[in-house]
Amino acid sequence: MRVRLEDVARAAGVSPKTVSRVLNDEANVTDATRERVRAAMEAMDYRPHPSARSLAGNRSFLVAMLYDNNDNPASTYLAEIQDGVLEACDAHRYSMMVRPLRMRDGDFIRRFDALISDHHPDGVVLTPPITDHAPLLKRLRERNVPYASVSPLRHGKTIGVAMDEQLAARAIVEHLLELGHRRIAHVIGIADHGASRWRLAGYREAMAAAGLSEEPALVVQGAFTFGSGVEAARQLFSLAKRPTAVFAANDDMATGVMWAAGEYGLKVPHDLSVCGFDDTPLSRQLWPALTTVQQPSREMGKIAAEQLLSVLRGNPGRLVQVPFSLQIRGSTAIAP
Amino acid sequence: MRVRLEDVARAAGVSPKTVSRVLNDEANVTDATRERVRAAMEAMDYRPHPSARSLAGNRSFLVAMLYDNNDNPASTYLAEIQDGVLEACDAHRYSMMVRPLRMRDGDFIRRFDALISDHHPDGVVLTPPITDHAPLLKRLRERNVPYASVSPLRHGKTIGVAMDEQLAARAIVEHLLELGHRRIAHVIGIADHGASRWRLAGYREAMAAAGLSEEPALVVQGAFTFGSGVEAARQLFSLAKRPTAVFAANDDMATGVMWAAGEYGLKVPHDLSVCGFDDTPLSRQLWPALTTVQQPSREMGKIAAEQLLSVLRGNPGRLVQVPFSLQIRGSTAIAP
DNA sequence: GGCAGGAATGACAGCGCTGTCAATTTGCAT
DNA sequence: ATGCAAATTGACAGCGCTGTCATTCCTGCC
Repeated sequence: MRVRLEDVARAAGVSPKTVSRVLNDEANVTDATRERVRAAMEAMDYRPHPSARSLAGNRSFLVAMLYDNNDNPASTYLAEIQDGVLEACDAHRYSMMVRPLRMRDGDFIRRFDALISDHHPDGVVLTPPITDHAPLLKRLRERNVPYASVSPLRHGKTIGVAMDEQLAARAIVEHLLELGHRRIAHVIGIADHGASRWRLAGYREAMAAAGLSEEPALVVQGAFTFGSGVEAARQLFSLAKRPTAVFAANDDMATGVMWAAGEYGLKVPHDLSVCGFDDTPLSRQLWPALTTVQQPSREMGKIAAEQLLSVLRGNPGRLVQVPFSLQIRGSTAIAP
Repeated sequence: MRVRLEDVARAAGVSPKTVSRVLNDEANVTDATRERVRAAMEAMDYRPHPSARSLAGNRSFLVAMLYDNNDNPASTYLAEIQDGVLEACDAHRYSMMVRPLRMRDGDFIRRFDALISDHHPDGVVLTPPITDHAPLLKRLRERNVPYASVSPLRHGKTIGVAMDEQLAARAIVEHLLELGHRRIAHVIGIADHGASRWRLAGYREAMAAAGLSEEPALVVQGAFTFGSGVEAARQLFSLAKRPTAVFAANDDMATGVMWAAGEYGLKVPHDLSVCGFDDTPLSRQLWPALTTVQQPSREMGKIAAEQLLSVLRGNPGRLVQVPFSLQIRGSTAIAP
């Protein structure tokens, strides 16, 4: 049958409570005892019963990852974060559950409450754009549920992980400037996502620093999707004075821009330089491959989860800044 | 504090065991009692403690969804299945966990064993290509873990959900034939995926039925990714006698084909008809929009989970066939 | 009206672990 | 050696439910 903690205790010649202490890395166990118990656990391939642990110890060893399945066209991004969160949870022997919550729905908070009451997660990982939903954050604090955020809009004392997206956006626009481009367009993402704001801010910063005043016609709204990139590009290519380069706020839109360039007979990068943001797998498969900013989504999910787990263990958590890296590839070249 | 089953029992004037019976939809409770208990539960907003239930009842109310994160570039597909599985689990008050397992790894089975020992899921949902991993299926039976499959290769007495992909592939190729195409190419998916085989078989069936003998040069290997579609298309477009239509085994590759067509100055659909398979969101955003086969992934995930849950409740489960539908859009037209 | 037999309900132990607190051992200064 | 505080270990109850089996309550039928 199943090996229980009691069996391990008998094998190691100690009380069940001592085995429990070893299992939970508690203090006040001599190294010798700890080692003996560890050996017994190993030998018997002991697996603690999560339900028993959770029932007796009043914690669930469960982390819930919340995401919005309404406003998230870039599902690759979420899948990667999910992978990272899962990796961290596994490493710490926590289990993870995913919860899609439609932020725009009226019963958003109610559904969140139900999640907590039904599953008792020890903590929660928030993904954009849920990271910035004020009523939810309030409720999390009220119910005293620890949480960590991936790319939260407001940094403050939030725990989690972030990248300096504004700096990254500025850097990629500077790359275009160095290539001699002056008429550089920007395709914005979904308006209220933090990512859209920062990337736009970075674009503006770089342009201003180069002494170029903003041309409103060169800044067009998109929605993070391939289709919205195509639309935005058509708008740009219909201008009397076309841009020579386009910085799209993510790779999907950049791909759309490249697509539309084909429609207009513009060769990339000869007639038009295009760059994106995210370094999705797609960006490397395109021809020419897309110049973009690498955002380590998987790593970011992992880090957010690790910060959360650190808090759950009673240690402090912090907002970790991850570095970005420019991926200069074939889609950008010297201005025509 | 927390409302317990005992509290509900007191409020309803019955024993805890009776409340438990109502909670679990067991027999031998009068309608009047059942109603009284239900009302009390409702009034007190009672939420059973999952760990207590699982510890005492020896079941976990947990379903694990297994997927391969090695060989699955089409993450949108998985994300949709995941959503569907989650929906079904929620409806039946089960929780769900996702488990990436690299099928090609040596310790695949060991990791699966660890999953079972650590989390005790009541059942498992298998997604392609894990559905056809013989050693895993064997182990599932040995350990007596019920499972349901999404699009399993071998139908037999498997429980789950499937679509007649071969028929769908045949139908879409017939659509091309009706448009007057004769030189129709096919881009195959990853070799050992069931999906690749069926779609190829459907292609062959349609061509043979039209009295066309297979031209080996027109059938090229891909890998379900955009990039592999581009590669395959370049191969096809370099032929002395180019195809006038390409049926790619999924939308990502079809998009790659359309991309490559641009490189070769071929206008879609005027010079070349292209069609895919899956009806990913991308297919609608392209210009021209992609003719494809709609595969209701989300629905399929939901159905697979429902069949599994049915088995867990002691009812029979079966392999549900879902209908496909052709999405005829702008990327296919009369042969040049 | 009395009784068998099944339906409805309840009493109670226990699932496998951890919290609390008591008992024991250890280390160290005297 | 001796005493004392701190470190280590253990005894025991109980987390919130469900399985088992005993008990009570109904039926229909002679």
